[in-house]
Amino acid sequence: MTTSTAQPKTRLRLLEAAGEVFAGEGYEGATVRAICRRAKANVAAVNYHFGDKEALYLEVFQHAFETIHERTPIVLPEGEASLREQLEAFVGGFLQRLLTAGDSWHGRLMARELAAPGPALRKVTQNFVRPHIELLQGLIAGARPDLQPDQLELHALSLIGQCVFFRHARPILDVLYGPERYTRPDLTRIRDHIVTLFLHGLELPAEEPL
Amino acid sequence: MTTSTAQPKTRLRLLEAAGEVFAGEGYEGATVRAICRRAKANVAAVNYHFGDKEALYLEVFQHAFETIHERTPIVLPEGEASLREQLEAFVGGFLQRLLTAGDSWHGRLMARELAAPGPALRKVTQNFVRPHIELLQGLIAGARPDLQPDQLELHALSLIGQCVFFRHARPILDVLYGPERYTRPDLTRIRDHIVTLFLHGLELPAEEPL
DNA sequence: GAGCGATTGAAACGCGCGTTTAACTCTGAG
DNA sequence: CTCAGAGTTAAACGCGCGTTTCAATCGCTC
Repeated sequence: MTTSTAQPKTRLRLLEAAGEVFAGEGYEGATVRAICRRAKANVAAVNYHFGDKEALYLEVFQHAFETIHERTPIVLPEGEASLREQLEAFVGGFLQRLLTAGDSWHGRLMARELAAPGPALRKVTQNFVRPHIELLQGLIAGARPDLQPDQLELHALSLIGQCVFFRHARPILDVLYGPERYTRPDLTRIRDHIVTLFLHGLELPAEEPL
Repeated sequence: MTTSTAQPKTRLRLLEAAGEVFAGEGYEGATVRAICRRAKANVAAVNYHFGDKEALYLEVFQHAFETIHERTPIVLPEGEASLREQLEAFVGGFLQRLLTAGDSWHGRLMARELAAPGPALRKVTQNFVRPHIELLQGLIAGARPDLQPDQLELHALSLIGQCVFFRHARPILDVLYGPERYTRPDLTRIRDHIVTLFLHGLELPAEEPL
């Protein structure tokens, strides 16, 4: 076969190094030389293994998705769970992805691509964003089948927006409150706040009276 | 005086051109040559008027703040207004800033700086973000003086987060729903949704029964 | 161990970058 | 008119970029 079966280490090292550097410096700011230095590979390695810088960039995203999906999968509780429990699982998992992603390069890279949409944005949206939104819309529709699609969407976007904020606005939160506030230890507090707010907003026809 | 009083046009043209190019290409991606071409100025103009590329970048932010603040000031209704009216004014004004900013380069530049924090981030936060948050916290505290500072903060951040989302996630919304959905025409719809959700979340001790 | 792709290595290529230089033009004061 | 100073210009500088080249080396089959 044309593509080699055995994966030499260099390719993987390049992907990891490139993720780090792209996330830190941006596509333009990152240099092939810096990537190769970090990967302990020759400058020519990028062009040999990936063709050119941009192809490497795209492959880095593919690699990032796979890593995130297998590291922090989002699983909803089995059948009998209440809406609150399901939402807590969803929001908790989502926040976990977002806040954890801040530590590794994956999240920072996504954030960059969102602010500066490039050829990778489509892949990010389809692979990372759409599944979350559809899962959530399904949850809401289950509890409020009467809602118009428009309102369903707005509710879903509101909740997603609140979650994403804590990752997107990280640098600002750093400046405003310091680097400790609103990090992983606060996850359940943030989660409960968002879920409660959301449930109030849904105006459910009186669920379990607690 | 050392600084000249009369402002020749070139400086201003450079600022506007630089804003456009920095917003479009990012700090690294933007080139002094492209900026000068757009400003119909010589390559040396940047170094003559601003010293170097980075100094220009910082001055562009200063220029952007002034423009935004004078173009779309946020004004709350006078004394007698209900909380809902005040929130509508705030959220409406904020959204207007965010969505309008999408058309000109100002908003895109801010978004970039948030995703890739550089030396300008501090200025952005102090000049653009903090005033909004403090104004909002004041509003909430007026209606719910019993809230802990922590919860006050969470409520404020939730609301800000929802607003910011519609600008931050613009590229994604484009991919998901097309470039028309959730733009300026939808402003009041989005505003009302956010405000209603928020008021429900506040659990006010029964306001005016509508 | 000979032969042969796959992979790596050091050096170089051309290019475009930010910046600098020095000559030129304009403008207003004396 | 003179001339000093602010502003502009074309040309060049050195540098680091992405990429290419080609020889050296590896890892394997026979």
